[in-house]
Amino acid sequence: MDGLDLAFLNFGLKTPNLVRPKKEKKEKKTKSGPSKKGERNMCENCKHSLEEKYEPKGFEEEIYKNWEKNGYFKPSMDKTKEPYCIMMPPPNVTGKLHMGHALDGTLQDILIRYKRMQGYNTLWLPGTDHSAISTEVKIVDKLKEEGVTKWDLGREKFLDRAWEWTKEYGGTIVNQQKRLGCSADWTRSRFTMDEGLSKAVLTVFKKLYDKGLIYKGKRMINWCPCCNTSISDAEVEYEEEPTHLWHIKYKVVGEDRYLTVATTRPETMLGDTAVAVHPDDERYKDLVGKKCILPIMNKEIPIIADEFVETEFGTGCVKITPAHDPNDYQAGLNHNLEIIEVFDENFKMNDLVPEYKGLDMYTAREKIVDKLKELGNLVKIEDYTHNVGKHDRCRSTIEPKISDQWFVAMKELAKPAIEAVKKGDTKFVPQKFEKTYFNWLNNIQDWCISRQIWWGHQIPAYYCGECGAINVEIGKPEKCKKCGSTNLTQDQDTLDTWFSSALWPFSTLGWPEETEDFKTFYPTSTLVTGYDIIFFWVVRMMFSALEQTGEVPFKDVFIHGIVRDSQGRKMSKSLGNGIDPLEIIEKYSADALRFSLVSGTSSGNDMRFMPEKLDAASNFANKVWNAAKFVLMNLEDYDNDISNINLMVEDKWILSKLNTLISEIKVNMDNYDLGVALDKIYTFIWNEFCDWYIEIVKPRLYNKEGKTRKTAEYVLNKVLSDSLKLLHPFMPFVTEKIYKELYNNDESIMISKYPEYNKNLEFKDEEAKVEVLKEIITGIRNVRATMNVHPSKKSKLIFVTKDYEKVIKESKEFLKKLGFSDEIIIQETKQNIPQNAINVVAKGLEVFMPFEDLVDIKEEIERLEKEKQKVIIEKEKTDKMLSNPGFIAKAPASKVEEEKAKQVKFNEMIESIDERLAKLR
RNA sequence: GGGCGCAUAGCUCAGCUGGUAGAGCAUCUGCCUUACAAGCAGGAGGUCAUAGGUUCGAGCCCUAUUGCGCCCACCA
Repeated sequence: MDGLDLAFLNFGLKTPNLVRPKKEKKEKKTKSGPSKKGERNMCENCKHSLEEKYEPKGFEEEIYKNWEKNGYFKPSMDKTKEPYCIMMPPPNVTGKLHMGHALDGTLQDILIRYKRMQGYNTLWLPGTDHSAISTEVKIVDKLKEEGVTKWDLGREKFLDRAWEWTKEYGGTIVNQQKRLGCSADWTRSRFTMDEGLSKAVLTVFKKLYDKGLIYKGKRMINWCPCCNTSISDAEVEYEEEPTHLWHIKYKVVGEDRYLTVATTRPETMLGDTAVAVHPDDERYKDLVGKKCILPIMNKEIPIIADEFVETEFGTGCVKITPAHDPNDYQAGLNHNLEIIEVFDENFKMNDLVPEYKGLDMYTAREKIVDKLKELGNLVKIEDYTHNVGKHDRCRSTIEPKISDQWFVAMKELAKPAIEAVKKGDTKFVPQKFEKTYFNWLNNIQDWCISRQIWWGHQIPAYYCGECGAINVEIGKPEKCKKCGSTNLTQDQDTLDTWFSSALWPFSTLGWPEETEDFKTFYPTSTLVTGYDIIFFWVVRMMFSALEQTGEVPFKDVFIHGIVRDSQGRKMSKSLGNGIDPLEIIEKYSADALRFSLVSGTSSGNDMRFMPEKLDAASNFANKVWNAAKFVLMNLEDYDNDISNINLMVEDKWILSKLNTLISEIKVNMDNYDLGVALDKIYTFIWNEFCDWYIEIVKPRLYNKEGKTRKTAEYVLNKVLSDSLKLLHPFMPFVTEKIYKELYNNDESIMISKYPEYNKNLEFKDEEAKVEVLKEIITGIRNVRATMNVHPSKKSKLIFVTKDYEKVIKESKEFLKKLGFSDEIIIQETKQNIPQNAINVVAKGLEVFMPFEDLVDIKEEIERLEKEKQKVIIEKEKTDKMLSNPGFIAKAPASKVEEEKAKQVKFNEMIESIDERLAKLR
């Protein structure tokens, strides 16, 4: 060694004479009995306990339990370390893990494991959401099976049932997340309905109410007739549906004229209080201010003018039903129209017309259309497709309804949320989603937060039975603030689930108390979530956090797409195309699933779930497994004495490559380019370490007397260890399993130190030299393959070189092995090269393989000509660049140098090929 | 109506601040070489949707066009 600091080769081993950690011998066998494949097969020579094949079934769960038992998931709470915190988006408490969760969880786990290994004080806080409506619906359905309604049961008993249900199914998804490998701190797990979070919810409600940002009022809201509750705008999804456009004529009062309106909702005409036209519409201008007669009701209603009417659409006349349409409602407000409801609270017709009373909407529609036909008021029926609002939970058609509800006033709250992202306090990855975010916040409407269901946080508003005052308090007040009466009743409604989710980043840390966790981890570091819930959740967390804590809830928002099926369709229950992550884990492994969800993907884009990718993933795991087996098999006399280390050129090459990889991976990981990072690790392990380094080093390992054997062992252990560490965040289980067998003093790879770039491990010269040798070897293999030479047929290798003499001498053994050679000769000139030899050219190096009877001179000339053509094509590109004055003048000097070097190399190569051709001819 | 995105090998997708187009799968040829046939070695396969522009240089930046997708919005 040239006085090189070798400390980097010492793995921070505490004991000079390292003993491989003791294995607990396990007699336990799998239930299915010892299969031929899965049999525990201890290697007698080297005593490692890696089974013959990669069989993840047995060990993933065991490893996970061990991690959890040892408390590795908890933050270190080391004050000297920088905190890093992720809040897990809480899944539905009674839900099951689907592919979206699996992706979300995998990404978060990768980030948290990476940061943890880097020494951050890391907290990944998990939890679940009470999912108000969907849970309530499930329980109502269950009661229905028992023949009971929730009203029969009463609120208190109903809530008991809901809690029971929550407890019964609450553990499922958590256990599934554990199977995936999620290293969240389960001891800090929270639930949106638990005591602390409920307190946070009530606190926020009161604060916003006192500030006037929460108000109660009669507004037109979205009503779900199936769930019997109001819902927010965000919970409505629009779907195209075929329907009809009914044209109905209304007689103008005092004239022999009719106005024809077009409507998709003829049944609501009973509640019409006007007909509207556009103020500039020449056809109807003169009618504005007059009246027409509403058929069936036989009632005079005004003809009004309003800008919102499109002259192009339908007949240009719109019937106005302020009680049942958001537009009409607005028009009604603008023109001071009467609001007449046609439905009762159960969406049956009310008694405006006794004959229709109690009918459902569709029956009423038929009857009314029939009646209009009979009266001669129905002009025509057109086919028409329109957008219908559906409740995202139950897919029922939403009814616009005027109702007394609680709202959050959004305009003021939105401003700081927009500002924070503009200033960069919170960044979106990828950045394009900031546009989506701004777009939503700029057009935001007040948020309807009250729900007419029981499962959730009951609104902390108490109505005075005496004076009617509203008292908003965190706990039930003793008496009315206004009149002192004790006759107080709490509002029966509950809050939108997202109201509590919006507080998740701080409520889970103990807010409003100033807890240690809150002080340490807030604001949190990264939020990981799908673009589909930016509106529901990210936006609401942003403005809630800014309002309540004065800080952004997280610094980065890492957005991912949707996992689709192999045909690119959304996975859904109705299509039955969902893939169960647990089945995948069972069939392959959690590691394989994770790999397949990350490899070859980029953030924010949807991905198709291709089952073939799972094979690639387990093949890779198996490859790592086998490489590890090989390494372990050859580390039998590994010791920790680094004084005898003598790094060979290939050692320096792989160490240098690894070092470069380490620095690149850091950049990729820090930029959330997880797919890129994983693919680089994959390529390094498979195509550099396994395909080259292991093969190169074999002769050294097999020569028991060799002086460089121990060095090879060191490097193998070092490179494999570091590679496993880089891979660990992505494939935690197989890396842990193997790492435990290697030489180190770490209890577990997940708390080991993440590899860092080390300047002492940069060997640019050796790196370049080995790359040239690889080129030569590939050239030799190529020639042999095209000539169909059997591997058993060895040949002499004559190296002609000046620069590489030393390197080739040092590398003789592996060059023989990888170059199918039995003898290596090095010479400076091309003297005495046999006529029937084949040559391979690289920069500064040429190799000749004499084949006595194998070489057909004609064929060889042809081959060389082809070879020359290839080089010429490459050379022409370089020549073209270098002959361009603009390039010389404007391109960076390093780029120009690079091209010049290439030109020299190509010229050399062409020259030797020409020489060779001349000799052969 | 407004906004956003995508188009790269047969398939599914990567491609960071512009500098010789990559992976997995599939395919072709030869290998059971004592870590690995879930493997090894060697190949073939791309006018980076189209047309312009900026630049010494464009898959990448700009403009337009075509095709597909998504989100938002009150067209009854």
